[in-house]
Amino acid sequence: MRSKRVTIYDIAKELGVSASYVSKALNDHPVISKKVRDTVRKKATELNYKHNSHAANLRQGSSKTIGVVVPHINQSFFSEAIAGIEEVCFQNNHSLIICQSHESFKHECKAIDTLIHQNVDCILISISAETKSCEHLENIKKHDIGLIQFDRYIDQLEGYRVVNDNLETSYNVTKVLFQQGYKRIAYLGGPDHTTIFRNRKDGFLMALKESGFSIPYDFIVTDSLSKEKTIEIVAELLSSKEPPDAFLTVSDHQSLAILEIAASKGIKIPEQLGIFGFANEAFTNIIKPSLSSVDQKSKELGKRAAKIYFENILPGNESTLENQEEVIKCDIIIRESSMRI
Amino acid sequence: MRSKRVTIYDIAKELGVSASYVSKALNDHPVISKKVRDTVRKKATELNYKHNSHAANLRQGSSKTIGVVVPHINQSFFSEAIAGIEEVCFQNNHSLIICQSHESFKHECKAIDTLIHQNVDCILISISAETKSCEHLENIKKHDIGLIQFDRYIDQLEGYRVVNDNLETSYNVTKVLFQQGYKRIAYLGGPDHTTIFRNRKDGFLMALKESGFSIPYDFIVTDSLSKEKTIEIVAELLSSKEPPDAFLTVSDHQSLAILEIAASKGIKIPEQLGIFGFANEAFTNIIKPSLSSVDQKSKELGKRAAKIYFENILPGNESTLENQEEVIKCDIIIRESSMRI
DNA sequence: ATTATCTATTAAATCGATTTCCAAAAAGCG
DNA sequence: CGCTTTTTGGAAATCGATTTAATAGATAAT
Repeated sequence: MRSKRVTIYDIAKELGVSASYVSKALNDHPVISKKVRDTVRKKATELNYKHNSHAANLRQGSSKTIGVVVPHINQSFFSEAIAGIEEVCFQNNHSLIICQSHESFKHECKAIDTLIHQNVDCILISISAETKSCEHLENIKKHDIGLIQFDRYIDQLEGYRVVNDNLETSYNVTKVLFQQGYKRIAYLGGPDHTTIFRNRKDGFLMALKESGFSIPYDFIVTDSLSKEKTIEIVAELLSSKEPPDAFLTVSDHQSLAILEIAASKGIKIPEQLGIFGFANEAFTNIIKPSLSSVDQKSKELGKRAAKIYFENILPGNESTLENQEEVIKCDIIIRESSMRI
Repeated sequence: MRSKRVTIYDIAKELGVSASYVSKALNDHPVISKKVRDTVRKKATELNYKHNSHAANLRQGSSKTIGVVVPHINQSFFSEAIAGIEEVCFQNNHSLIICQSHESFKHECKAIDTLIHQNVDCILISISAETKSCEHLENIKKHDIGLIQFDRYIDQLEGYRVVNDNLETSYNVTKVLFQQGYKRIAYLGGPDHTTIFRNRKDGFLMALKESGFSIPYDFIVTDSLSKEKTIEIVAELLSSKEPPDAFLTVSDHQSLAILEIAASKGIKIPEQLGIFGFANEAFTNIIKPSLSSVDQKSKELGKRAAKIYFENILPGNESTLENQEEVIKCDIIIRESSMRI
């Protein structure tokens, strides 16, 4: 039933010229006059011709498609980043294939496999929380596919990456908390094997050291990304003899959980307890008290990552960036939850 | 520099067999014995062979890719729907190309053009707020590409669609508000030319008629999707002589704006003013008072839409669904903002 | 007028996997 | 053992656009 497809040969036959001529006309090849080009164009739409990119890509060896792998597309940080990537790809006439790892290493590997088979020209990835090794990423390179890491990355892997100034931001946020008079700050982080979480912890520790204050070991928690874990840990910390007077977290969802616990215990925020989140999720500005957070410029980050492909990797545009790491500065957004002066 | 690609011919040469044999082996063709298949497989990974889907798709005439067009990927309703679509596509070994219309008709047309050129097998679309006509969608069909509308759709366009029971839900929500003793309900809707918004309005009007209550004409507002417009209208309505005692909206963002205005005016919710939203955004459960809303089962909706392609359109699986419209029932979630009894 | 230069146009090769059709070899049968 | 049937394997065509190399024709230069 499916009507057979209209090809450039059909157009060529109708116009009494050769297929190669039609091809050139459709591609704005300089040797073709405008008159001919328009005639061909008109005939093409008339016949409802549809360019077959498989044929073209097979011939040209490129798919004009780039792949993205993120933990979850429905987290605002990632969906914003993807929006940025999409914008740049659209401008450059490339399409996007999006996959989710669901924070699982296995899923991540499968997604990468799919993308390799789909013949993408480049893969942009923000690794899952479980990912510790990078053979699967090395495999991408082996297949001559571009690779750009963004946000969450593995530092032992050479190559392009776009990241936030996590260490500095974490350091600065901690200092902001000290300035507000908080002295016993607890830190709720992510898995230590993920560089950005390690960096954020280091920034915190650096500011802490500089301040001269000391805090108990159990105020430094790694790998508390899930809500359940956070609730458990925070409840315990808050009911201890000398509880923390502030929390610095690596996600707004953690901070939200703290806010809820504090509300249920009648702890006043920010007077008795300061809270600082990360990611500047949409809800941070809506809730009462509003939540201080860090704007990671996710859309900009996505844009920059995509631009690296088009400006430095795309065959024909290769230009070795001396520095393969691009850093995007975060904005620290101070709201009610950390403002007690 | 780019090393030339490994093809089945290379594998064939190494093994001393023919390329067609290798192809069959890699595709689990029944005439190939397991032994041979495994040998070929092993050699393939050894040579770091990478299947070229362009060649395969050119030959087979399918791209195993489906395209999605939504207004914004970073709105939770859509990102959830996409997550559902992605899940089904992944299971069926297809990839996804995602485009945004940014609520603009022009962008939507361009996105569709891109997808047609990319040779997708099917397009899933939720139209932009500006979209009133459907020639651009007809064009998809002309190119023999499957078309499935989801959530926002044009009803004069024949074909598959997956939607919520918007009319019924709106009707039921309105009745819930009446049961709570609200009598002067104002309705803030979306553009009338978009079917789902028209349906929601009709559901509201139906319940209103049934109730026997009457409300002024200016309580029925169409096309108030933007936050600015909502604020303007709500401020005016609330300061009128006989203000509404409840608002029914078509998005949680509208409801949020109302909540903020009410807070600034010292209007008590839900005692003096009831509010009911739509979409069950993540923040509805976080804010105080929590916001009653409608769970549209967005992920399920996305899954169903994608399944229609694989179960009814995919060549080989064609099966004419007698009913081309699939309806997903919403859940009405009653929270503090509408519960005064 | 003759050669050189340029333009307009095309035939044919190419990209890599799939698939049809055919040949050869092996197995089965009387 | 001779014949048929089945299995195993391969040659070659195919998908559709691009691109190289070549040709015919036109124009310019000497």
